[in-house]
Amino acid sequence: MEKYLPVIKTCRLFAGIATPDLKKLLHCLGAARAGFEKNCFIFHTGDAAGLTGIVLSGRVQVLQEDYWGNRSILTQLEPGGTFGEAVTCAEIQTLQPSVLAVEKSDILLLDCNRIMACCSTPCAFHTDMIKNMVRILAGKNIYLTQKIWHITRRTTREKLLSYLSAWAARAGDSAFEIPFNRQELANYLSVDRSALSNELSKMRDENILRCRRNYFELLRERVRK
Amino acid sequence: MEKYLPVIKTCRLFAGIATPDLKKLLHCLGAARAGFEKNCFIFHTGDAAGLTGIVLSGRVQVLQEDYWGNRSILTQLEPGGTFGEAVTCAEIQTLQPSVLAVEKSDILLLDCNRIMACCSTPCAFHTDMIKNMVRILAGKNIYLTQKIWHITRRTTREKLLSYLSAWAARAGDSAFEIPFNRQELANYLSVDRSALSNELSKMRDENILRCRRNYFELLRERVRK
DNA sequence: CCCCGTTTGTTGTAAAAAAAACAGACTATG
DNA sequence: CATAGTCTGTTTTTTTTACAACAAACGGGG
Repeated sequence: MEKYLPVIKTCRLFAGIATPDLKKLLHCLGAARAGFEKNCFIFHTGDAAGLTGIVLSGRVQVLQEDYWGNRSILTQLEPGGTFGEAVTCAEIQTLQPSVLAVEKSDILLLDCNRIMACCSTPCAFHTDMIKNMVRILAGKNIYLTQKIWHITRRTTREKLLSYLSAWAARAGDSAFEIPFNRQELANYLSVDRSALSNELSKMRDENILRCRRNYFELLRERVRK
Repeated sequence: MEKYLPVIKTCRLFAGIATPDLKKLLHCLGAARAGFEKNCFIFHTGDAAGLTGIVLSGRVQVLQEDYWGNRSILTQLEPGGTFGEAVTCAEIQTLQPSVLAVEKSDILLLDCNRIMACCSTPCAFHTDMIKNMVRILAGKNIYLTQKIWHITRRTTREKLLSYLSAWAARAGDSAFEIPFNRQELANYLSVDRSALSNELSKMRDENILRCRRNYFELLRERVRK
């Protein structure tokens, strides 16, 4: 556990909590480490809810899968990211999305019910953690709202431009790298992969962007049609 | 203000807070009432964030609008519902979605920064309110996740069935009423209204459902294809 | 450096959705 | 009860997407 403390300290859930308090807190939350191989599910649709995960290493996707295996990626998490907290805090019984280790990953699992059910002696850092939880949940709300904005665009091109513009804005640069390959990007935007590839080619031909693998560069100020 | 206390007490943000405390709290949060006519925007994309609203009467939609006026409805709120809390709690500067009064509505506006910035003397009910905020935000997360599930279905029919099944499940009955007219439902599911009408007609012909206005009845157990 | 699994791009076809235009039904209101 | 405005359903045309199959490029390991 010790070796992961630097990562754990970057997790927004524990922002502003001193290391000695953090150790107590982790124990109080029943923290346990678990390793997952590449392409293994950490949680699966329909599992009982109750555990919250923190990514210690690797890469993890929160996704929904339909009956035919079509995937819709909700979020991709890097080390320090959390998942499952919404389901726990909303006191829901089963979870709808699945969580997949895209690469070999280490996960810290917390019994998250103990976050809300304050310990008998209300400790200052417990209150801090709940405020952190508010920030995390609010941030995910904004994130989901933006994702909805992307995927409700009418055409594949508009979805792409919406997504890529957001990245350019975040990066503060017209050139940037995205964390998805083509198939994953298609899953994220809920479009067909080949249609997406096709649209990217067309936009490249029209000098709207340059791209290679996960590197993208938007070429000129886009004017709304 | 007094006359709205019964509604305010139903708001999840104030769950478990006694009436005298509630009055103090409202004052502490700078609560102010505002009235809005039908089809007036309460907040508009790009407005400065910082205020959270509680619906006292009427009906309100949180929605996104593109350059051409295409609407995507994120949520519809009844009295007791809250909006704007995520933007405030995430400490974001401007808001992306707009908030529209669909009917003549009364709104309670709170200076929501004061929720997180605890008053100097930490009061018990303030902590309660933050926990309530966690529940609200987590609940909205789940809600948005489900909405994404609906709108990522591939065809209009699948989107409809996904949405209607969820309603049937919530209602615990295969017959139920939805809170949208056709145009609003189309905006919610991000499809063309006439295509939606058309698909409903086909499904009616195929004895999959009965519907009239906002009344729906699913006719037999749907088996996944 | 070659091989093989993976990723990406391309093309053609079939299916589906958007858009537009319109007719009929409904509703509130004077 | 007449009317104007809104809501819903229908049809046709155009645009867009999904699907499938395949070729080319890439990249890591032996």
